[in-house]
Amino acid sequence: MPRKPNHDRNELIARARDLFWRQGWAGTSLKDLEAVLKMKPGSFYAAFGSKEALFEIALDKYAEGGAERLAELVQAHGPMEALKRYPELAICREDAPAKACMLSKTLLELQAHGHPLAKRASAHLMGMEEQFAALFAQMQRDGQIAADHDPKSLARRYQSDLLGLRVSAEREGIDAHAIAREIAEGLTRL
Amino acid sequence: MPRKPNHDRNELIARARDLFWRQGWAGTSLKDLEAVLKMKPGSFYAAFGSKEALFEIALDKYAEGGAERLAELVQAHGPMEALKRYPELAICREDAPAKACMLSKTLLELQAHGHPLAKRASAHLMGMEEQFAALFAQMQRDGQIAADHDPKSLARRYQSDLLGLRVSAEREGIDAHAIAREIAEGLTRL
DNA sequence: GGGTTTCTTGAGCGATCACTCAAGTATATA
DNA sequence: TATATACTTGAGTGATCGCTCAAGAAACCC
Repeated sequence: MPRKPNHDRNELIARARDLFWRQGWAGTSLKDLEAVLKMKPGSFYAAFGSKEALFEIALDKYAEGGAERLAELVQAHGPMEALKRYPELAICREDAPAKACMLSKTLLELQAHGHPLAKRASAHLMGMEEQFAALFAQMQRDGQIAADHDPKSLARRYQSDLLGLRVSAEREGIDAHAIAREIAEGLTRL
Repeated sequence: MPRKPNHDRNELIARARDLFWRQGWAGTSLKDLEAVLKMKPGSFYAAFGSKEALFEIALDKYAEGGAERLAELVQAHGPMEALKRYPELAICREDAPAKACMLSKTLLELQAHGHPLAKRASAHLMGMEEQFAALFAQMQRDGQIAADHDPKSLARRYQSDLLGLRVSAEREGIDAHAIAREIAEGLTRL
């Protein structure tokens, strides 16, 4: 009896994610979304409920994608090499909507108003950090880095370096790849 | 013949800067500004011309303040100790509108739309970086750090670390002071 | 005090915001 | 083919956006 939707929901969410990632929360109007998703208001609200609901889904998809890419890197090259390559990977994609991290952009934009989306972004950042910490811990068990470090502290610093790199990459006239190389090189000194 | 303004312009700009710093460009409405500055729309536009014009003035004041604070630190403790103390100083003030840097927040929020204020924030960041580079160069001349570094590269990395630190400081549950200490400690290894 | 000049006031402007809903259209089953 | 069940459409909602401007109040000169 029912009628199929015209669009692939997954593809719609990916496009919304890229738009939100690039333009932020307030910088993205419903008109923008309607244009990119090729949906009229009625379809949009039937499919996603609200701008906020879609942003939340997009944010989750963003975080999930980042975690997956890191996991693949670990699978292919092991923890140390993965963490060394990850910074460059985060800023090299020319077709990416932005160099900066969507989680930090969301946090910075919405934190002051106590917006739920800021809390969600913060939680995702914490999730990433735990992923990093697990890798540092594993590297210690493998004897790749000195045992007298706190994995959580290493992860915290790595995350901070990564966020700084990706803000720097957003600037014009900055050789962010050089910074990425320095971060990677710093890991060898542990 | 004239009548004096009721308010101190400098104080008004400082209050506007703090509000913009905390809430960002789109997050700050004219209603918010009217409330904080205790001005009606007419007075506001007579005094500043537009929301954008005031943001620009506020941004300049922010950058100027940061440069002054660094200069004072250098005056009091010399370049090395100044750069060591600056990260902690940037995130320790409990009464500050935000931990994160207003320049990077502005850049991240407005860059995608090619907004003039993003370019201005970017220019200020570059100015800061040159200030850092000058200090690293001086430290080399003084023999405090090895001569085989490029001062501009050191400044670029220091700036990146600083931006990352200040994004991290915005997060809840993160000991940013620990990161600040690590950044300062890193300087001793040059 | 009268006259001039500047500052302050606040109702209200058009534009845009996120969002709604009744009507129309397409696809399924019976 | 008839009917039921989505999905799509787009004009239109009230609220809020940044901003204007005519009128009134206050401070200066003479």
